[in-house]
Amino acid sequence: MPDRRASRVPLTRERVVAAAMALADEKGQAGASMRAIAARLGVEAMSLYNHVAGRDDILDGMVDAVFAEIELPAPDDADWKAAMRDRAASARAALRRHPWAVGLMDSRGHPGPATLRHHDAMLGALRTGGFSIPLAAHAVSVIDSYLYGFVLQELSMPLGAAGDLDEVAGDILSGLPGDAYPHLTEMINAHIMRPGYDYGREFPFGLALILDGLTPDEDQGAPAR
Amino acid sequence: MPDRRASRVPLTRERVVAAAMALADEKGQAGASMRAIAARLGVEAMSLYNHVAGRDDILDGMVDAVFAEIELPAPDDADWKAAMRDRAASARAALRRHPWAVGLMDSRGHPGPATLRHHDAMLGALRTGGFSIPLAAHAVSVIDSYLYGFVLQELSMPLGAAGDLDEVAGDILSGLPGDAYPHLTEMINAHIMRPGYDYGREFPFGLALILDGLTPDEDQGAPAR
DNA sequence: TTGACGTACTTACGGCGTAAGTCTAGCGTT
DNA sequence: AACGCTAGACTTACGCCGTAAGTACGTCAA
Repeated sequence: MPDRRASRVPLTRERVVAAAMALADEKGQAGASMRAIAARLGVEAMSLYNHVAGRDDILDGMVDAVFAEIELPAPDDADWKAAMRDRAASARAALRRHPWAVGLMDSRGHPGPATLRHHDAMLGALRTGGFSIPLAAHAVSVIDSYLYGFVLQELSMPLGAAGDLDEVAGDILSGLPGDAYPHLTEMINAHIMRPGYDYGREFPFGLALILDGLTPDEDQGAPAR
Repeated sequence: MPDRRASRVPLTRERVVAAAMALADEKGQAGASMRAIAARLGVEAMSLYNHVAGRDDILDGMVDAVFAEIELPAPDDADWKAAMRDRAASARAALRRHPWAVGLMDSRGHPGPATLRHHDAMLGALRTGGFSIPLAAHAVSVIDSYLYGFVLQELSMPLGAAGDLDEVAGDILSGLPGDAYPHLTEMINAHIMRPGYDYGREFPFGLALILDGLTPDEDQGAPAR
């Protein structure tokens, strides 16, 4: 008979973090309790502590693993805008794949190696594109703020487009005297409840607006070519 | 003698939510447990359930209360940019005053009346400023994404500027071969660790960039004046 | 006076993170 | 071969958590 769980493979911090991520993806962050993570690995809760400092350490690892999933901007891409666009799309996809990640990002002050590598690559791409140090700092701040904030809003929406929005719309339109919230009502009726509406399509608009507002302030790629 | 707690004032949903907010401000969101909230009101935990559906209901109320603290953009302000700037500053202040709010915004699908009023006022200010419905939708999306994302990043930073950043900088510069993260190192040394650096100052830059990228696409204030 | 209702109460359950201590299989040394 | 050490998984227990269920009591209407 095989042993009850393939405990041939050794428990490691990586395996613990991976199990926690899978669990969080399936049942939400709260579903990834120490006991549940351990059970998924065929082990008891306290055994995790031999490889991990505690729950917070696992959470840190999860956030870093999400950063590791994001495609880095190519450091020698002559077209910095395209690099920023691709990287933003990849980051948004990763954050949607792991919806708990955005909520974990505050409260977590210990960036892991993948996080650091990621930010280094961002700065590298911008510097190569001709951004001075202060302007690169500005650029990273705007771009990432927009990215995180957009995903945050996107995730706080219900699903697809209609469905639950109907419900909210109903709450808004009903019961109240005349219409409180006239502009909101107008927006919902004339725009959001339209058949093809999808909030996700707003993403490229805002990103393009931001990227078009940024202009390199140094010669293009000093050492490049 | 006075009764042990001024239980003269009746318990209400509002008082419960207010107590929860005060507690969360002081000890973090996790510190605002049902038992702790009740204790602060001189009452037992289960008594809260006579006024509130459960913990989630309290959380919903807290988020709505934060929106209520944000100054609404004046609906007849001829200068829509100024209105957006003022409102963004007020919102950022509120979100910093209640650092748990951003983290609560995802996962919370039931907007309260203050939240609805807030969004209605935003749309109203933009419509008056000459934005069409679709463009107003775009504008709200970019502006609020930037706002929430910025605060999220701001809060995930340690405190002031130096202090804990030193520690992270140490982690980056030490131990590793040569310099991994060369651009990050450069950024830290040449920019972030400079005496007067304060991440919060990045906020106006990004906001101005976004606002300057938005242009009304209709006649100014159709009914106004 | 009596009943109903609203409100606060006590008790209890299962689950949480983790401190503390125990058991055992495998290893390096003698 | 025998020993002792150690790493890693284990059991137990503590004080929290949110909340289901049931109880006690003060107020007000009939």
